Amino acid sequence: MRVLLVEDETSIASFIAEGLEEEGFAVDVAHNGKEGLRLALENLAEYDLILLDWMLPGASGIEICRAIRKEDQTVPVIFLTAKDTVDDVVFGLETGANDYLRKPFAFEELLARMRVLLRSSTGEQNTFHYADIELDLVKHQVFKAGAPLDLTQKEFALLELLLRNKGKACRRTRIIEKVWDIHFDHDTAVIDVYINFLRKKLDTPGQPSFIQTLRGIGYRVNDDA
Amino acid sequence: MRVLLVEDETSIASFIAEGLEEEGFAVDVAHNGKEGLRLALENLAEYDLILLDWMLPGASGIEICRAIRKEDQTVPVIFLTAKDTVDDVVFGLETGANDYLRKPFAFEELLARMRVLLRSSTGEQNTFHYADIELDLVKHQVFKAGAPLDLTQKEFALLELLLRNKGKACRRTRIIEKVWDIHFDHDTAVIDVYINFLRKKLDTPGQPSFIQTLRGIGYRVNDDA
DNA sequence: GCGCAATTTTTAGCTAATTTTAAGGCAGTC
DNA sequence: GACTGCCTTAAAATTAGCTAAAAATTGCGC
Repeated sequence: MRVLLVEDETSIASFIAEGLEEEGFAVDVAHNGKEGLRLALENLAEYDLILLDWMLPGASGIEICRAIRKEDQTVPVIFLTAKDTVDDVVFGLETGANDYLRKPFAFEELLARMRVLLRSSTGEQNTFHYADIELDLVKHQVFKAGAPLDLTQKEFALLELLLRNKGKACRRTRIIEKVWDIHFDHDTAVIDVYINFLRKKLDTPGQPSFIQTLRGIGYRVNDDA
Repeated sequence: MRVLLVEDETSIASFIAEGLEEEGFAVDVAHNGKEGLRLALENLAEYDLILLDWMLPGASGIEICRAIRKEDQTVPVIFLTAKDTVDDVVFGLETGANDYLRKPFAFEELLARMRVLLRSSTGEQNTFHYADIELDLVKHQVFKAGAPLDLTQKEFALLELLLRNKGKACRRTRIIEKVWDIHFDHDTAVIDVYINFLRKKLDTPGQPSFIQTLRGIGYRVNDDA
């Protein structure tokens, strides 16, 4: 996870940067608005999240935020600021920011809010389940009726895709792109084989499979359990 | 846009509900935790956003939030609360909430934060319906009176075309081009057969068919339902 | 670097679902 | 009432996906 922090007060900047680095984030720091703007626009695709000070020499946080939103509507942006009137909050959020922290704030609160935004921007979530099947991303393990089960990497990735999209149809092209990273047209039966693996390991005997086949389309794990 | 508001103080509840209704939201209000939990779980798919008071008689906002997150990881949840220590904020966000407002808050700020969250969760139109028939593009599934129904690829594509053009005539040549990708003149009865399949699967017995035959032209699903 | 085990991919026959064709009957239009 | 276009059903043709087994590849310990 890579974060851009734009903050002119060096003491605050290094406090945040160090804290985040301890948490495993890669942090780029800009100490004024101009530099922040440059970094943001140059490497926009690189950043998973952007922290912006409101008052900055060079270019204000609002200007940077607007410039970012022109290019990318999805990267989460959090304002860090001493300003605290309601109008400013509203203005900040309307500008395209996703959240807003009033200084002084506790580092833990910043972390928690970052995690929420990262979770939702990447659709990140720790566990997925269907009926008695549970997939845990953190432990990188799957459970069937509470019992741990060993899946191979590909099996795990395929199951993750299906469960992340519970209720939605997963098209074959999407599956082959996401799990196998094959982007050109390719007629292969690997998907079928792996669906078969998952069914063998995870279906309850005597029951219909937890994976629906959508003939000509792909597969779907139903919504209702 | 439909919102569930769980708030026990009636004055606050009606202030928020009225304000949101003025903004065009449909608001359901629950005045205690139990009712909130019931409404949330019963109609979860209905709500585009959920507002939860932290301290509630019956079941706390946290409990409700956890229960919601078990079922649905995507619907945005905002906490409204008087609690304001950092730990509580962190706890609330870790519980799976997307945002947090400290009372008293300005109504404008609530609106702004709601809009941020809704922006990310709304997409383009992906369902079409006629009477009790619903076609869901994302799930790639059709429902008749709420019951899921499996259509084959061609059936699905034909129904999609008809429903996308509800009220308009679909000429046979257009159908054969869009669904069968046949662009030259071709006399085939395949359309008739598939119209028949759809009627068999989706018509309500004793009622006229939901697909009108336009003799010499093609077919049409009427506008008025 | 080698050998073994686990994983991944390919292959191919098989099966079942879908799609298409065909044909006789019915209905609307002139 | 005859012609045309549509309905309905059944059967044939086609296709997609299932499964098992073999082949290829990768990863790991020595």
